Amino acid sequence: MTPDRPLRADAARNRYALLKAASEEFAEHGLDASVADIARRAGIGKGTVFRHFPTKDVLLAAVVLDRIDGLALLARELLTAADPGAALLEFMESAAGRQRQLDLSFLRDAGGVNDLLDDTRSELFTAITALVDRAKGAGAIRPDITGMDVILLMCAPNYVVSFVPDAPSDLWRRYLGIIFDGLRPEGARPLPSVS
Amino acid sequence: MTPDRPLRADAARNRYALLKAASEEFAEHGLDASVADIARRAGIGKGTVFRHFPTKDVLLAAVVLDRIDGLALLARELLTAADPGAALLEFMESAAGRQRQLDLSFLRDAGGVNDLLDDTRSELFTAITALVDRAKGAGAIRPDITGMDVILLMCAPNYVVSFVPDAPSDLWRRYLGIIFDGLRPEGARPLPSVS
DNA sequence: TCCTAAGCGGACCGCGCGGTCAACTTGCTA
DNA sequence: TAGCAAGTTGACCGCGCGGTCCGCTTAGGA
Repeated sequence: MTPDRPLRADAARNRYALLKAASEEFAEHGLDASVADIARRAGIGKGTVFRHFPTKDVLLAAVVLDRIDGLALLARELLTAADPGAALLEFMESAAGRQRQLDLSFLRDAGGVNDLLDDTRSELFTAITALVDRAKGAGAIRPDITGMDVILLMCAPNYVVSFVPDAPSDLWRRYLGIIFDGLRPEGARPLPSVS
Repeated sequence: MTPDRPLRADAARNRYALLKAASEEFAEHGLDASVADIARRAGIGKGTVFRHFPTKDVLLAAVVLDRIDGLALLARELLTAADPGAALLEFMESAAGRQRQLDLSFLRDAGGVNDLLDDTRSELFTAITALVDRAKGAGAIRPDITGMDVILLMCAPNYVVSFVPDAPSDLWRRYLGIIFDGLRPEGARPLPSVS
């Protein structure tokens, strides 16, 4: 699918700097980060950005792909951890922590652009579901929780913290703690059925 | 502070239609809703929008003020409810439900524009804190929860649901259920201290 | 009924955005 | 080391945004 000859040395260097700059700029300014700012941060011209990625959306998808891939790798590693409940918590902590560098809500807007991204997202989903099933089997979390619940809820702490001006950088841990306690079997109430 | 003579009848009508249209448009498109679209929806000219509100930010603040005021009113009413725990849950449910019409994350971006908004936000905070203290007193929620926690967490369900394409309209109830269970005393773990 | 000030509206402005292009530079290969 | 394809660049384009302005309309008191 990509039998292209290898990039020229300078082009590879620029591409790397571009992805790094885009990741930082998206983290700071969200989807509103401008291509011009990204190019300036990477120390390259704006035209070069569009040579590497045909549109801003594709650039975003490439950045998001990196993140999702990293999370999927982590989830697979944690599948062999001794304590399944602790493994799930560690995964959610790591995911939330990484989100501070790149809000995963991008994956909501970056759909359909890149087939590879869709595949990697599926892998992430599979791995998380396995992680959740192990935790359920160990009785660490309530049985009515799904992998999708975990994916969605692990995005919440950073979101709610974004409402607080000058929040301490680890405030998200407080909300992840509360949310994870909501996943535990103790004191769990039946969840409302949805249509 | 506003000893202005009353609005002319047509101006009052337009102002009402404008606020309604702005509320709907902001709900559908977030901060990206354009003033031109809002004006069109209200059936008035763009210039008229700026006659009523000097900037888009002030218009947004007016819309948000309405919402916050309604929530503060509800919170005060629920202070006299028989079951403090159920009252808090009902408040969070109502708040989350209303958010589907207007994402409260706007209050993050609408700060400093309007003194009245800041005052109303304080009133909301006071009322929620009282609601939380009552629930704590009744043993319905764990003692380490604050009013701020509730304000922040009640915004989470709608956010996480926004990741799901074609989500059922009441999916947010599932996540509010999980989160509220995290507030309960049973099975609560000590929360990480934040710096 | 008439006069006037309050209200209205849409053409218009400057800006910054995503994206294009043709002239220029440079890493690689023979 | 010569030549060329690959890569770079920044001026430029069209667009839609928030916001302005002035000629027109109209509510409503005298």
